[in-house]
Amino acid sequence: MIQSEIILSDLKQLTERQLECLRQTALFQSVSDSEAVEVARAANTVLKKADESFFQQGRKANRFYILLGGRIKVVHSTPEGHQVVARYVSPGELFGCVPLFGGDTYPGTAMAVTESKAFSWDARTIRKFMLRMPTLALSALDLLGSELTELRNRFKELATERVERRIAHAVLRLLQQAGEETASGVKIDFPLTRQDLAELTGTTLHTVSRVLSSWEEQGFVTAGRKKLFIKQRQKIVSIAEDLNLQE
Amino acid sequence: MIQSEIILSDLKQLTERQLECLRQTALFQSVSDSEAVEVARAANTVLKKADESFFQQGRKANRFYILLGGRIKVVHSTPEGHQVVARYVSPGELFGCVPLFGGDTYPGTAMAVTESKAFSWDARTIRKFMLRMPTLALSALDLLGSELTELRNRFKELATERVERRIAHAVLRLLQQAGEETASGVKIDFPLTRQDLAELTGTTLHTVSRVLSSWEEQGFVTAGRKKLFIKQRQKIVSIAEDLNLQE
DNA sequence: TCTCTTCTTTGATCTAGCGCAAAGAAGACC
DNA sequence: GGTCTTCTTTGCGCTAGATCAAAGAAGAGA
Repeated sequence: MIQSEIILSDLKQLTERQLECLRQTALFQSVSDSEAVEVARAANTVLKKADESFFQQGRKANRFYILLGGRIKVVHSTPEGHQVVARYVSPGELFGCVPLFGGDTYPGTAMAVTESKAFSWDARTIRKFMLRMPTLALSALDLLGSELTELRNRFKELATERVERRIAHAVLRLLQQAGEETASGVKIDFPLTRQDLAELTGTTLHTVSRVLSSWEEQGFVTAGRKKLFIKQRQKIVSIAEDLNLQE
Repeated sequence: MIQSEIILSDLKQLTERQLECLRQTALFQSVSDSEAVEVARAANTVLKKADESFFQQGRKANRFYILLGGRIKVVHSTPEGHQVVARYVSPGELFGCVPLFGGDTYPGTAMAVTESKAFSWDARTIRKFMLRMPTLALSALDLLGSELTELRNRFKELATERVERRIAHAVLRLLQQAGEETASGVKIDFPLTRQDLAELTGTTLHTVSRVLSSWEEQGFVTAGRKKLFIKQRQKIVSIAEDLNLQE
């Protein structure tokens, strides 16, 4: 009874769970409880099933998002039809940030890889909040900063390393953000095709397939359809660091 | 007389010119005059001759910079000795931002390409200012955002385009940020070697040299030692956009 | 259970552009 | 003016990895 009354009293009523979720994200680490509630109330909840998109490349950009659950990827496609995966987004991270800083259209498409939940705000609204709660702006700066740092690393890799090494780096990064312990090794906890890995590392699915086959042959990994189990992480590390002096 | 009195009264006395310079940068667009003066007073002025560096890769990162005059490049080098140019920085832009968001060491070296002048602040100090002047934080967010947008584009290019096209894109970008009209075409107004262009586009100086020679042969550009004059910008654009259907 | 779609593997060929080498050219410095 | 260093050009061979082609495998859906 009480439950339903509360819900009726405010369509944008937050559930305890949602608020708790939000409070755990880096963005909301240093705002007060009451402020967090206020900002959260201004948000829209968005749910997407796998393969649905939150926004699409080229469309008017006015909202920005924070992922609360699930996993999404941001894909940029070129006029020639090539796809590049800009990044995989994990819960607590921001995405669709362009409208925050002047961009008028989204440069990429945000697609749910697994069923996902996000909060979204109108960019102007969130900027107003940031003016009132400067720690919010500083947290956003931090998050954007890590994104920049990671992209710089990937750029450096793409410019100077060979494919096998780049794939190794990509796998290690995915492991860090989505590694899940299982009986048969650490698993990447969302479906990931060879094509995805290729678009992440600037190569082709054929080459990725060959590399994974070779790793599997050497016993470093077990690769399945859209699945990847890493059995000997250390071996992947040596490939990434190019320490494999033998052979 | 009065002039010298003022200078003596405060070692960190700002010159009118310096303040004016700073006020024109994007970072200081939306703070009040008095606030700008206050922030500016907390800054150190740094002057570097060509080939000197503001900070070096791997060193403790505690200061962040805004370029007031000249031109610098940020270079990342890999353990194998490869160099990658992260970006060229023009007056008004920020550099050495990592300490702003948690990084403890600089991921690259900031080297003056021509004689350069910058202001620098202790990262903690500037964060304190940002807390008091939220518009400062929002401006920083904007600047970081454009950096991210540009890097994303370069990543996409590196992942999907061939060298000649990437070089064309790089040249157009340099033209935009450092183009200078001359009698013999638009010039890039700072010394730029083939090696620099290679490190900017993820290729080798040999390939860059071949491409520039071919462009010169076709009359699109005039290339000299560390110099580049673009005579037919439109041709470079068609290469970048891959509109050169002929041949 | 069968069909259809999507994903993966593997072989064969081809080429962009790298690596190596060496010879100019343009300044810088004495 | 001469020497030395740095930057650039050009040729040649080679290979990592793209491209093309086609045959499996694993699920999904009926």
